[in-house]
Amino acid sequence: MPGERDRELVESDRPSKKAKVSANGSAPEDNPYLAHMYAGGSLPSAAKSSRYGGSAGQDHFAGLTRHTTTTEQAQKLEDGPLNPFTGETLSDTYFKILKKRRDLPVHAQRDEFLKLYQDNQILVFVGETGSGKTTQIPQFVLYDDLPHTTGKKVACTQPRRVAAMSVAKRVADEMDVVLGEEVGYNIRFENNTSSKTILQYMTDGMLLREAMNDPDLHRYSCIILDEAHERTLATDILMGLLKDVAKRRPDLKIVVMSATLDAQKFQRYFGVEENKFNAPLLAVPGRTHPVEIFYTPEPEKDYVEAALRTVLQIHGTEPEGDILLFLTGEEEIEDACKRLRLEGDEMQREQDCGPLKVYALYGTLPPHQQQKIFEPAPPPAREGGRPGRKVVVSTNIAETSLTIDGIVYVVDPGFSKQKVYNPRIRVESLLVSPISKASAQQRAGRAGRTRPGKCFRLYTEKAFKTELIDQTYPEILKSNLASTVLELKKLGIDDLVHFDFMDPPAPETMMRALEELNYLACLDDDGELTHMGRSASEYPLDPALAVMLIASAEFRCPSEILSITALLSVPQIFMRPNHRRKEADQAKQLFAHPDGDHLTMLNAFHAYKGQDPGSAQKWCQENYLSYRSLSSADNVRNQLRVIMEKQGIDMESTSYEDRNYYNNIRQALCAGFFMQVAKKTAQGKGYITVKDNQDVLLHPSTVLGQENEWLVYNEFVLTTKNYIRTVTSVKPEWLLENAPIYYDIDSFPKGEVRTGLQRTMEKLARKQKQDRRRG
DNA sequence: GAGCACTGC
Repeated sequence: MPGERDRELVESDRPSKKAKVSANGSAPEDNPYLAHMYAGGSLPSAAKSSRYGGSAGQDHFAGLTRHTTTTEQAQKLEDGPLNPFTGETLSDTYFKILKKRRDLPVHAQRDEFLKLYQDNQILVFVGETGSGKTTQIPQFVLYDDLPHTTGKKVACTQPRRVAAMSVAKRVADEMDVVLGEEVGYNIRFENNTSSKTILQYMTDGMLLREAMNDPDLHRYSCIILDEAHERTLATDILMGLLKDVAKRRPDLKIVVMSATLDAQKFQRYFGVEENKFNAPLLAVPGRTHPVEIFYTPEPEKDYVEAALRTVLQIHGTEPEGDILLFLTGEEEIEDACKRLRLEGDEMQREQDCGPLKVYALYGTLPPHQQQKIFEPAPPPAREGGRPGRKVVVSTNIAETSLTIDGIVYVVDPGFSKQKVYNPRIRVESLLVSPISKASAQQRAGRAGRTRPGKCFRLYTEKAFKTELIDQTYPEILKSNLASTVLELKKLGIDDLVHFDFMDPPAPETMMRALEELNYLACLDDDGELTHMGRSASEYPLDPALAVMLIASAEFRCPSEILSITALLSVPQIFMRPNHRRKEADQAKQLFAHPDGDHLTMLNAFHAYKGQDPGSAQKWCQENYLSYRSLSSADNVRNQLRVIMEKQGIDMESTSYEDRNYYNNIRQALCAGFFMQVAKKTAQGKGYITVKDNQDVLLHPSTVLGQENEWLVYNEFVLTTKNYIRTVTSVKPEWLLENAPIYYDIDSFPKGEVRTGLQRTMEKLARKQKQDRRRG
C-alpha cells in the first residue's frame, strides 16, 4: 500500500544491531569492485605471468626491490631499449617525448620525491602549473611501486572528466603503451581500462563511488589525489576517508597534489593524528612566464564599464597579443561582446587600429561555439596595417577548465557567480561575489602561458590585500549535504559529527541533511541507514530523486519516472535562443501537458525517442530541443535502469491508455518531492512553500497557469524574485498519504497551508466513512 | 515574463 510506505520503512527497516555485518553493509565476495580478487583464484600470480615483462616473460625489473628503487635505476629502464612494462621495443616518438619529460621542473626533484615517497605513507606535493606533476608523478610512482608485482593499481584522481581522459592519453603516449591497456581512465559512462591496467586516471567522484562498495580501496596500492586545492566535494570526502583507510591499510600509499602553497593546510591535516603520519611536503616550481600586475588607484563603481574601457585601451595602446576578460554570466558576457564589437569597429575606422575579434565563452555554449575561441587572432585589415587582436570574454570556465594559449593580457574585475547555500530554507542560489586571492592569481596566470604578460585588476591593491579571502570556500561549505551524508553513511561512517573533515560544514547544514534523509526514510530516527537508504545510495542522484525512483514501482510507472529523473539530471532540454524566443515557446507548447512541466518534459522525451536516430538531431533543432541534453538524459536513464533492475525493482508500467497513467506519475513525484511543495495563496497570484513559508512565484518558463492549488517543484531559484521552476500540480491527499510523517498537521504553523491540509484530511475522513457505510 | 558560475556520480 503506497499510503503506508513511509511509516513501514521507518519502522520495519531499522537495521537490527545483530544484522549489521560490515561497515559498508556488503560482503566482499559480493562486491563488484573486488570481483577480480576472487575470480578464478588469486590474481596476483596470474597477473605476474600476463603483465610481467611482456611476451618474452623476462622480468625487466629484475634486481629492483619495491619501495627502495632509485632515480638512476628508473632512468636506466626508461632509457630502453625495451619497454619494461610491455617488453616491446620503444618507439622513436617515445624517446622524443622522454627528452622533453626530462626537462620538466619535477624531474629535477625525482630523487627527493622518491625518498619521501618511500619513507612515508602520506605525502603532500605542491607543483605549480607547468611543473609536470600530473603526468610525471604517477610515472615516478609506477617505477617504484611496481604495481604489476602486486596485482594492485595506481590511481590518480582528477576533478573533471576531460582532464582524466586527456591526461591518460598523454601518459599512455609517454609510456609508449596503448590507451586502455597499461594506462587507462575510468569516468562515468566510460571505463577505458583493462586487466592490464597499472595506472588509472579517474574522476574523484568515480573513486568515491568505488569506495562505497570497497571502503578499503583494495584495488589500489597508491592513490594520488590531484588538484586537491580545488576542494571538490568528492576530493574533500576522499581525503577524510583516506586518512582512515591509511590506518587500516599500512601498505597503501597516498600522494596529495595541490597547485597552491595552501598545501601546508593539507600537510597539517594529514599530519596531526598522534604524529603517525608526518605527511612531508615537497614543492616544485612551475614553468610559466612572468605576469606584471596592475591595480586601479581607486575602486571602480561599475566593473563592466571599467572592464570594457580597459579592454579597448589595451587594444588601442598595447603591442600585439590576445586579451582575456573575466565576467560573471551569459547575459553580461553577450552584452559586453556586443558593445566591444561595436567599439572595436569604430576604433578600426577612426584610429586605424587593427581588427578586433570578440568571442563569448561560457559553459552552456554549445561545444562547436566554444571551440571558436581557439581561432587565431585576425590578420591586419590591410597590408602593413596594425595586427588584429582576439578578445575572449569568459566566465570562470577559463580559470581552470579551459586553457587558451596565446593570451597575453588578462582583465580581471574581481567578481564571479558563486553558489551559496541557505540551510534554513534549504536553497542553493548563485550570487555575484568577489573572488578569492587564489582565484585572482589563477586568472593572472592565464596571461603568462606563452610569453610574459600583463594582468589588469580592476580593484585597488589594498582591496586585494585586505578584502579578498585567501581561498574560495570549499564546495562542502556551500552545498546541501543530503547526498553527501547518505554517501558517508553508506561508507560506514556512523559518527558524522566527528568525521574528520578538512573544513567541517556548518552544524545546521548537517542537521538539515539528516532531517531530510529521515523524512525520506533513508535514515531511521536513530540516524541509522535504512533499507531504503542503502538502496537510494546506489544511485548517482540526489536522495529525493533516488527515493522517487525506488517508489515508482508502487505507482506502476517506473519507466516514466526513470525518464523524468534522467531529464532532471541533465541541463535544460528546452532551448530558447535569444532572437527566436517566440518560436521556441511555440515549439514547447506542442509538448505541453496541462498538469505541469515534468509531464511536458516527459512528452518531449517520448517524442525524441520516437525519432529515427539518423534524423533526431535535425528534429531537435526544428523543435528547439537540446539534442545534447536529450541524448545525455538517455545515457543517464540507461545507467539508472541497470541499477533498478539489479535491485529487483518491478519495471512494469501501466499502459498509456490507462486512465490513471498520468495520475500515477504525479503521485510518484510526490513520493520524492513532498518536501518541495507550494500552495496557492488566497489573495491571488502568488504561492507559498509548505513548511518554510516562503513567498514564491511560478517561473515564467512554466506551462502551468495560476489555477492550480498544490504544486511540487524541482527547484527554488533566487534571482530578482523568488521563483519555483519545473512544477507539476498534485492533489493534497497524495501528500498526506505518501508522507504522513512530514505532513503531520500539528507540526504546521497556523496559516493557509495548515487550513488547506486540515480540509483535505476532513475530506478524506468523510470519504472513508462513506466507503465504510457502503461496504 | 525570465535566465544558466563550474564540476561530478
